[in-house]
Amino acid sequence: MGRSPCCEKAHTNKGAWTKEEDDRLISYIRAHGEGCWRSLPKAAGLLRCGKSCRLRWINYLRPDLKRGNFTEEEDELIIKLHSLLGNKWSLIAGRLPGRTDNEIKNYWNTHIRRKLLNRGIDPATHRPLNEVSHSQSQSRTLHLQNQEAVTIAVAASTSTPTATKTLPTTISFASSIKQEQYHHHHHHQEMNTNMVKGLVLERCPDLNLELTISPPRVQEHDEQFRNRERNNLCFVCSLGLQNSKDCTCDEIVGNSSSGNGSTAPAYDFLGLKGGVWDYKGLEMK
DNA sequence: AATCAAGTCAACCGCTCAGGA
DNA sequence: ATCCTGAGCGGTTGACTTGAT
Repeated sequence: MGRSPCCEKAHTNKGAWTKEEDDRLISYIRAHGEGCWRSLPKAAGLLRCGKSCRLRWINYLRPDLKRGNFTEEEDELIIKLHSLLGNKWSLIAGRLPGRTDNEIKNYWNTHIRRKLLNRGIDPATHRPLNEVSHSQSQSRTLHLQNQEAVTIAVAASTSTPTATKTLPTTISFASSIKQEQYHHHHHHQEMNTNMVKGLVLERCPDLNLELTISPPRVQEHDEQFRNRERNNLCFVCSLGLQNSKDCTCDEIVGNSSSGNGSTAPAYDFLGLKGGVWDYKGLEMK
């Protein structure tokens, strides 16, 4: 018993969309909004599968899409997010307003991969190529390590209710990544950071656990950056994109409370204020 | 001008997951 | 608890474009 097809394939168009089809889809969604993709084609008078309509809208027709070349800042942001998240294109796209997962995936495969290779960096591992070939056994990469952490955290967050009940209120970075994937409206499965760390250490002894709760290494030679480091960092700066026009450090500094007595910088890595990712902000618009 | 290879990207396919019956 | 359905994701394909020969 196979699964039923998503549409009647014999009576659907495939391949490139025509201008008329685009117009029909746009006008239908303008009038009725995005809704049930399965029934949309019929309602809109399109001989297309619902999946095809959804893809066309999301990847090409949506009015908020940013067309045109990727900027250098976007490139670097994609690289850093990829090093952390791996091929989680939709999550990466969630941090690049106006860009789609498909667009970023294509851009990665056609441009950034080559760019990294030219820099002598393995695009899959984000480590120097010679290092990767030198010790395969140690080539568990930063992002793989973090993905391990994510996976392990999920195992914890989806564990039995009994186990979940025992968990304190801290939600780890890793778990919050995965929870974002598991829809933000879900009940937050509270989990024990130490439990996750223990599991991570057990499976990935060389994993830098700080990465689960802190931003990438800062550029220590950059005095200006170090000055900022003492304060809270906005998301853009936390990714190493200092001096970006999108920097909002001043707002953060203005909003931050200075009464906690801690000398440690309070990063806002990936919107991870206080160690908890604002996963709502990651959602595809 | 013709041919071919490489690059690009829109679209498709198959799979997983959440939610409802 | 199980099954079914719809939505979404990531990998892959293939049509089209561009540049080199």
